[in-house]
Amino acid sequence: MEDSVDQHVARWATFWKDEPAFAPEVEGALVRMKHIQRWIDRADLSIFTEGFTPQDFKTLHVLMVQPWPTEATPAQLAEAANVTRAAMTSRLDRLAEAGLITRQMDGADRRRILVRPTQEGRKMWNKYIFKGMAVDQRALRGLSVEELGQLNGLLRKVLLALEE
Amino acid sequence: MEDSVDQHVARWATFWKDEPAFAPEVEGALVRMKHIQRWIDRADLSIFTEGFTPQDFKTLHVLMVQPWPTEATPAQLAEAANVTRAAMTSRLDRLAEAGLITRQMDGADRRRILVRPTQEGRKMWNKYIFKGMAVDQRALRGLSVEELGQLNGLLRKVLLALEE
DNA sequence: CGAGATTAGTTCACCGTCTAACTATCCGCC
DNA sequence: GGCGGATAGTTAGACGGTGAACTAATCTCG
Repeated sequence: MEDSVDQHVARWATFWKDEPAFAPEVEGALVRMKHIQRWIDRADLSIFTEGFTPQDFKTLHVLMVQPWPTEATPAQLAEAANVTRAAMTSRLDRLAEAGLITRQMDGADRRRILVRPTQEGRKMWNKYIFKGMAVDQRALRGLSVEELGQLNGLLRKVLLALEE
Repeated sequence: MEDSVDQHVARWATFWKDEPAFAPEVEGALVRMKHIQRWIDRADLSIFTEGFTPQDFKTLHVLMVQPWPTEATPAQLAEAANVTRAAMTSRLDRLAEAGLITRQMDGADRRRILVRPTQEGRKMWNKYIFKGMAVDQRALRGLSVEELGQLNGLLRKVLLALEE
């Protein structure tokens, strides 16, 4: 059974039929991962409505799953969300505006600011976290539990090589 | 052997230890794919210099691998590059400015514009295409040829389920 | 103790993308 | 033939991100 990427790769393969540097299986795997990622992004987008964006959720999320219970500095959140601190500043502005987080100066180090979710913020996170997990599970619904294990085994190998 | 995602997932697992909706293997696989993707993005970024950006390359690339030899409309390119036509307009502006493509009105349908790479553009594409493939192969260097086949098999299953 | 280096957060200017209008051209149908 | 609706490309305005400059607080060490 062929998926759309097989055709794509097949075309490239004839294109580069004399080119040993082209590795169809590498390109195939990466293109497939990208497709999965895009599918999820689109599905996530359709979940969030009424001015609460995926970025807002991501920010709230990294705050909620902090190693230390739901209290973090903007720098830590920026790191966890993979954006610059400048971007985090504007994200936190919006969340504070919406009443989902509070910003409080750290007494011990008055440069730092402690961000905490409000009751509202926790509620918002709870409202969406399970929807997000459902999307993720739908994305991989093509695999059995055993196959999921195999997939993780292979991906783990890839990451271990990258993390050296 | 554990990778960084294992720890991440383990923390979540204790966090949601009573929550059956949380599927560690699903989250693990998706987070790992994201990590690989980010690694590649960073590596790609370091390849492109001197004002020629990954976006420029991507645009040039979808033009070069068009089904029909190196001639396409902006709309087709936008579709292939997954951006809006508006974004493609500004991308093409830059490429034309740099002398890498030409824009010519289609005589048969005077709304359409045919985009073609210049000699310079082809050269630029050739210069970077192999570097890009090298990055991709380094990203997956942790897998043997056989494992690459298995990985594609699993991902193909995922995509087939999504493409229904 | 105090001057210089470092760090946290914010502000600023710029860039690339998006959505939504807008212009020009083509097609279908009476 | 010509009018209404579709289609191709561009333009305009807003948004979110980046990197660099800036402010305030803290640390380091002579």
